[in-house]
Amino acid sequence: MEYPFEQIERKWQKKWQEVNLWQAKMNPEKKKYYVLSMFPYSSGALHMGHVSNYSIADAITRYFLMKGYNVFQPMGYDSFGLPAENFAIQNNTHPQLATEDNIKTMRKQFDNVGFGLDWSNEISTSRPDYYKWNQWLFKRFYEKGLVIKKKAHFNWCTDCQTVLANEQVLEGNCWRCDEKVVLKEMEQWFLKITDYAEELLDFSNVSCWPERVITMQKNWIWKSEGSKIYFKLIDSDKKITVFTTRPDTIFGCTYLALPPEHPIVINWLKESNVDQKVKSFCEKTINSDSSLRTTDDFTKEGVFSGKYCINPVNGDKIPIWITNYVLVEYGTGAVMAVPAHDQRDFEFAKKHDLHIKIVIQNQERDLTVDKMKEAYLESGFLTHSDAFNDMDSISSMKAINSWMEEQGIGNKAVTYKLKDWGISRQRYWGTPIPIIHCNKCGSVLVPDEDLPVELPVDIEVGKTRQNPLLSAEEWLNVKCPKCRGNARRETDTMDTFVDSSWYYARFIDSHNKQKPFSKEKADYWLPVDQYIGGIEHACMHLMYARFIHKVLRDLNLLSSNEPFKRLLTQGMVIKDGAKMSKSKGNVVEPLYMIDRYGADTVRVFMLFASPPDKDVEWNDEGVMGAFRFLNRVWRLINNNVDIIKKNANNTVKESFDVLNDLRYSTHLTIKKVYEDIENRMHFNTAIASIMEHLNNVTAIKNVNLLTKQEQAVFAEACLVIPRLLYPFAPHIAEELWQLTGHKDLIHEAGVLQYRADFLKKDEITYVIQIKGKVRGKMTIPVDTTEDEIRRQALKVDNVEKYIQNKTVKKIVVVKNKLVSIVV
RNA sequence: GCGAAAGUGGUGAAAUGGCAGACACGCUGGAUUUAGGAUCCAGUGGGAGUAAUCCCGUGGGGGUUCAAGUCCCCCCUUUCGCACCA
Repeated sequence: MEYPFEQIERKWQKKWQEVNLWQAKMNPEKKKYYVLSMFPYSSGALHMGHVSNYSIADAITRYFLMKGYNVFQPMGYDSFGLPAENFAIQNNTHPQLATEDNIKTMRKQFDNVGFGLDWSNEISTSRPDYYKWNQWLFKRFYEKGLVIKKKAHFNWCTDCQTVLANEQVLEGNCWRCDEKVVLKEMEQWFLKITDYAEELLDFSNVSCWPERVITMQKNWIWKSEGSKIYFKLIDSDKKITVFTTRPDTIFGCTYLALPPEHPIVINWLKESNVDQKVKSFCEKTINSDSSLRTTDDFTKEGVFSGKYCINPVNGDKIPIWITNYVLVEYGTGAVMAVPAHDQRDFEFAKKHDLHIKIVIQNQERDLTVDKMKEAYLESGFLTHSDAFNDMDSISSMKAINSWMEEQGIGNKAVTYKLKDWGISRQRYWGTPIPIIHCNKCGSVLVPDEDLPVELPVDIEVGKTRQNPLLSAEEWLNVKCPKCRGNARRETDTMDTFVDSSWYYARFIDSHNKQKPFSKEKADYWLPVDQYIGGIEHACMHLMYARFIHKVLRDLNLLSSNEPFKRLLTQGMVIKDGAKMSKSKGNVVEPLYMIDRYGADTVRVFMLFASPPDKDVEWNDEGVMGAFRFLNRVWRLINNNVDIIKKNANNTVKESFDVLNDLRYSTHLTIKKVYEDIENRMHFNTAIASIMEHLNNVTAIKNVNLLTKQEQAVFAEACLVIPRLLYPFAPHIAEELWQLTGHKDLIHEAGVLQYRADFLKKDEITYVIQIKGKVRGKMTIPVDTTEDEIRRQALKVDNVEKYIQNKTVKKIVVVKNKLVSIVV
């Protein structure tokens, strides 16, 4: 007989709703705990990955609920974006309709799993009451100088027909559709995330973020400290600025290396007398696939530009080369080449027979150009460096920097790889950028009272590949807010990462019509205490959100420095060795499983299969194991309801010694489960210890023949099970709690306290090792002295055999554990 | 190439430097049952032995230690991130 999970789950889901258990109520008297899972894209279906993610979050939520915290776990939908638009195009519908339909379906699915979610604060990013505040924030950013417009070459996905941020290009392809990304010149709106680069490198205000994510973000920002140095061109007033982290080697610079994309090179190519070799090299390099530059067999090539410049520190005339190994997008896009002390420059110089000049000598001072097989990268003493000769190279950097600054030929500088965040997307299904273009006034912000700029809905999506907003005449043509003349709306929409960069803050006050959220609420609920989601967002979403949060703080909308205090990156759900996906045909539908075994079983299986940060291997037999476990719990309690009820108030006394082992098991399990949840968030071992305890309880037979005292121990052992199980299998826990005569909801009983005195043992079993191998065991009273332990250990049967005819050199006693004898 | 994490039974996995394999799946045998994807009992790393017990065993090799899956060094494999960052 299976336990009636379906009926039980409906019942308690309804009950939790009725008492508004999950609705956020701000209460400064009470400590809050804000648990957030990355909200789903409104695809119309929850998949196993979601269920896994939300089961982890719900376990944490319910644990803190039991602890008496004011918990908050909201949910909503990331509902703007290309997939909805593409779906609408294919199915000849409107993204809005499709999205709202999907949301309805998903909500039903959510309800089936029984997560403790506050739906009164549901948000959906594609609704005007949400994206209005995207626009409002855009304006505040604009007023703060954090929005700029740039015309440049951008990553353009030919399939999605839109621009992509640097982060969204993976190995030269689009992160969504995998189509090739090309460069296209256009005008784009940017958020100046680089203004916050330095602060984004500081992780001192987060705790428990995986080191991996921190490293990835630091890597992405890539800060370098060094100098900018200006090289004047010969026969021209123009200067080329280079960035270097090694100003100590400036005297050894023997050529300049530029990429063909460098603005000055582009200008040269426009000159009438361009060398054909230079021209063809530039064209070839620019057109070559940029992802080829990262392959192993990539060779450094270049061509002499025919131009020279002056090394500002010593007046040397040095040639300028155009090369394929310098990145235009990093630093100043120009490199001072020091072949003696940079491996890349060394190789290039050798190949093209360029001058190599040693300016850092090693300790032995025996470096010579002839003997050099590779560049000398270490520190040392300066040489051929005029006034700086014999200075050690490390301290010379500071001296050279300040000297260059005095001379006006260079200065100390810091650069980041991180680029400003291009947020313009040439698509329909996103937040309209609240800008009006006027021929007279330029780009004008839409006044606050006209927000939101709503997406026109009576529009045909998908007639052409281009942005449908371009043909929405009625929407497009407006009056300029400044001069009242004819003007046009901006047709670009925002990157959907803008939506998800502050949604956690809107959740706390989602109905606010005056502001994105109230500061009072923000200061109570934020930061999010525990954020849970996939590792794939390490460099995009998680960095954008940190950036936006810091700006919100500087706009005085909230006070905290970071959006997410603790972060858990959960693993993927795997089946047959691969991530579940339709194309692989290995998808398991959560709803089907919930139908068959119940939500509690599916959750327990997910959490039991592995620690949350590791991948979960889906296994049909494993699910049945979880189901059997809950059935065993169900039977145990049901079969013994009377005894449990009768003994509910019959407290277990300290001084009696029947069923000692069971009492021990009860209290050890309480200790273990809470430690596993709180200290490590290892739900798999927490559930394992509940299973172990269940095995201990069910080993007791003939319960009716037990004495009154023994029955009290037994009843206690049974009653802790639902309470320990509540974070993982809340429905069955509530039902069993009620069944055993309790009127309140189970969390109201609070967390269990284990009794340390019940975990003390009178006797301890010592393991006896000889030369590191276990040779025997002995059980002796706890208070035996060390000398006595030694004496007795030597007398154990099997042990004696091993120490005969040998001298005992040393006996190590580890209290309460083992004795190690060295012979 | 650089960096990080990981490598343990047939499987998912456990093990503050202290009895390797908890817990679960699967499998084997048994009980009960008209039947079982039900329940209960026993067994389950490999090898030797009737048994007590012994030998081997956490990717490979060395080392530290009374004691190493765990700490240190070298190597191999896998996964992830970065990849001409001047």
